Amino acid sequence: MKEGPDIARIASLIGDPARANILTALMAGKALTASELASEAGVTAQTASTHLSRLVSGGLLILRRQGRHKYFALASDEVAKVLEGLMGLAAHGGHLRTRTGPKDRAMKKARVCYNHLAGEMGTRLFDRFVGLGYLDRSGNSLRLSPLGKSVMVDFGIDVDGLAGARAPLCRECLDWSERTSHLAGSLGRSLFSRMVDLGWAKRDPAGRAVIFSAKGEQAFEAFLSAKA
Amino acid sequence: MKEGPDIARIASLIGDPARANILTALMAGKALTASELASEAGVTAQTASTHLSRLVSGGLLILRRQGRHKYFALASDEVAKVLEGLMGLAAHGGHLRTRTGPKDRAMKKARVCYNHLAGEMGTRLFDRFVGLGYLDRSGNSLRLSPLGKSVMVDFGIDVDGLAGARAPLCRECLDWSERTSHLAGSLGRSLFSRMVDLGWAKRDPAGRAVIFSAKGEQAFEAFLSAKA
DNA sequence: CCAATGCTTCGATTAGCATCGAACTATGAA
DNA sequence: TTCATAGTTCGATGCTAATCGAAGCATTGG
Repeated sequence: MKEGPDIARIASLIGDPARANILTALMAGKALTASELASEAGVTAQTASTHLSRLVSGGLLILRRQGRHKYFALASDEVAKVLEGLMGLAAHGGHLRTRTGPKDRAMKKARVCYNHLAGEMGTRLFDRFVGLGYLDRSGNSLRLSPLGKSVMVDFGIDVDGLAGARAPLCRECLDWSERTSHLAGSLGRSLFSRMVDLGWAKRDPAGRAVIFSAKGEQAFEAFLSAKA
Repeated sequence: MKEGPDIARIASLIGDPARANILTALMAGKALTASELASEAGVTAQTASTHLSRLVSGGLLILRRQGRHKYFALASDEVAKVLEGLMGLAAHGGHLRTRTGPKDRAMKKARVCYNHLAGEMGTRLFDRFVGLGYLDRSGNSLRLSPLGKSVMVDFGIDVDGLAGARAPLCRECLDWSERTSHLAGSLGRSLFSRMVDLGWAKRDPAGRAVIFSAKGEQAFEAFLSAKA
């Protein structure tokens, strides 16, 4: 009778309303921070913290540390499948959450991640920088090449000043909506703030979305289509 | 955080150990009575009664009255699938239980599930019995073929005596560690107890592991390698 | 260095619920 | 009818875990 895997342990993990809300919020596939999940779940940060650590140690979530943030995501497709199955069982009178409003589309295209550029445009910039040889991604480290440095200087960034600071110059930041990396670090921040200074884009004051002007987007594209 | 399907309600239903045991017992596909389920779950009849009524009103179980008995079964295949998914998550993610000590390896290889053989050897026996035509798995039912019956009789099992009893002769039981079925039912029990009588194996008095002797394992292999 | 932000740990409180003994109802058999 | 078996309801008990306030770390920015 006490045979088999401990499904009660897993099920009771999912069975708490706050944790169920957290898991449901993560069904969208994006990773969210602890604070975001706390507000999704409708509990305080302390409570969410204990829930999240339980979910991680229970194998339902995985954790990515990124600076002073912690990003949580579902651990695997199997987890998502089980949750989907549970939703099916539970859908007697309930309806599925609806997502992907117009705001989400803007967020997906371009948004700030702390103070650097993320979303489609952020990841394209990163990929292109690597392809053009501006960034050198050998081994685990990410470094700015001499070519990349001269391009950045031409763009109006004080690379030497940044390099003197303690903070790392270049860092990869996993972009969860695109499932690939974008550029973080002090260079990433400077790059974005330079774009804002140039009038290419501005931040949505209400959220994390970044709105490029038409001219700004053209300039951005031209910047990326420089020949190697 | 708003309203979605109430997966927490369903999950917390499964999340109680006693109810999880009940559901697991019903995974075999057979309907069981309230008393049987009480003993499967390891709780008293009163406790089981409240659990069962919750499971029914939660939509996980269906109820069939038959005389003064109440037979319970899983409400649908979807329920079974969710349970199976949970078993998968629990088996892979439950790092506390999945430490592979020497004892766990023994458990994985051979153990008792109630009173029949489970684990690698149990599932191999089941598969081989089906392959040799001893068991007929057409449709949902599992039956002992005439050939299988004569082999069982030769092995020293009173098949007719078992068939007269109330308990089902053959039953499939999903083996969580192997993800396939092994043989349960009164035949499964008799088969295992006969192996013990023959000195092939004995139960670990401290746990559920089954320890085969060297000769016993040889005999077991010879038994399975009979030609069809 | 200091301030701000994101997250965690601690302690105390609270609420829910699983559990069982005992008494009760219902069905079937002699 | 009377007895036996199957299952339920009730009340009391005790344990677990969710929750939040407050304080403590850790990282980042200036």
